[in-house]
Amino acid sequence: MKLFLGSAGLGRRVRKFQSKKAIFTQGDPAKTVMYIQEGGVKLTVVNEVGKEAVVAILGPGDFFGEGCLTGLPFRTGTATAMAASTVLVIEKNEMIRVLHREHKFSDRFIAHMLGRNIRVEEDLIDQLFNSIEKRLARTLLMLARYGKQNQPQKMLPKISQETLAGMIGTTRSRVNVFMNKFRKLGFIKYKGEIQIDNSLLSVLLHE
Amino acid sequence: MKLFLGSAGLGRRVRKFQSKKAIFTQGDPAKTVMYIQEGGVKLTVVNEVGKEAVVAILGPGDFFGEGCLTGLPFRTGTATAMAASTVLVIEKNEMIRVLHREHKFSDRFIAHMLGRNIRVEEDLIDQLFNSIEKRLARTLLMLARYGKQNQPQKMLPKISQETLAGMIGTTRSRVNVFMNKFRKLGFIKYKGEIQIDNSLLSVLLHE
DNA sequence: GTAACAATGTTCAATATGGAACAGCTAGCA
DNA sequence: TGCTAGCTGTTCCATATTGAACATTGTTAC
Repeated sequence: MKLFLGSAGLGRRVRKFQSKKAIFTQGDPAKTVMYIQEGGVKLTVVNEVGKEAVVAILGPGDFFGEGCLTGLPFRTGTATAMAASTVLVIEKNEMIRVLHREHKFSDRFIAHMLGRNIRVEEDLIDQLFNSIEKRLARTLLMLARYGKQNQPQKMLPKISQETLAGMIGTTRSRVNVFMNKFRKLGFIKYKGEIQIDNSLLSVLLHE
Repeated sequence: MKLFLGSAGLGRRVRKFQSKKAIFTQGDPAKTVMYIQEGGVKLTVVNEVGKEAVVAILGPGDFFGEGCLTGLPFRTGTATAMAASTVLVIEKNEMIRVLHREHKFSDRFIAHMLGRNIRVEEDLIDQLFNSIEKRLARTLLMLARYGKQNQPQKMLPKISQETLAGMIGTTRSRVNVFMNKFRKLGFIKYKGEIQIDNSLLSVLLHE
């Protein structure tokens, strides 16, 4: 994909961000689509009283900021680098041109949109159905997929309880209680980094 | 759009559904994408214990069932006609072919996916931030947009309290309590059909 | 009209959640 | 070394929510 983007003339504007730096901020003018080459990005939204919700955690190969293609003039959320990250910046007009010209590119973009849609819908369904305890378990298991696969103990990218609270729509103290519960039951371990055991799945199955 | 779909050779398979009939059911094989020409469609998901969540309410010009394009073999939810509806049924392979061949069509589809994504994300953010009372108010206001515009009193498509409960992830009794509260405060009126007054917006602004 | 069914109105106790407060731990830094 | 900031552990209570039960009203088919 990186090669392909290069051949489509999109390889020119590459930007690098240190961990925790803002890539764009809620309310900024929205004129570009981003494509992650390396690293990780967190999309968040802040409400009137300053509470923060985490809408998505993205990795290499994901697009973000694509809302501008609909004519939305401003960013509806904030994008923050979660690790040192390399991001391809594509002007809105250029994006539209390339979507027309290059089948492989538009296929890739449509695939991304379809996948993202399914993912957000799953998050919504999770919210509609499940208790905070189950949502936390599911979120941890989803995040663990970004780590190494096929291992009984999966490592998590460094993520605070505050961020977890933002992802499932609750408070940090609530997250803390369940993290400790999971730990006591042997579903997870943590000292600095978090290890997820597959037995955490059992939380999703009962009741 | 109808004309365009016709000229792309997609006009052939049209199906009509009576109100309340299932268009497809969770677990069915997924081989087609649908396009609504007339009527309205409700997308729902049922969990292990039979509780139902409403993922989307769609109208003319919307696609659904597009999950099959990602290779998903089965329907992840149920689509039900909410009124007498006319639906264009497009085979997965044909869809992919036309997406390649026709710029106008793929533009339209990408626009649909972008819009739907924004919409579902808003729903998710709403869940993450707001109380049931606010979510109900927001949902009613969103639904009212499907009715006539620019009128202080907006009419809602017929929708039961049970469905509203599924949309915001709560119980019918809770929906009922707030519907009565809104009515007492003059924000809505209903006898059979529901009328939404713009004053309902005030619920979203306070606290 | 009326029987049968669906939708709405209302209540209540058990439980889950929010939100705030405060203490302890750890890493980075002057 | 001690200071500071940021994250984690823990407690508490007021409030929101669930889930079930039952009564009432509205709709539909015969």
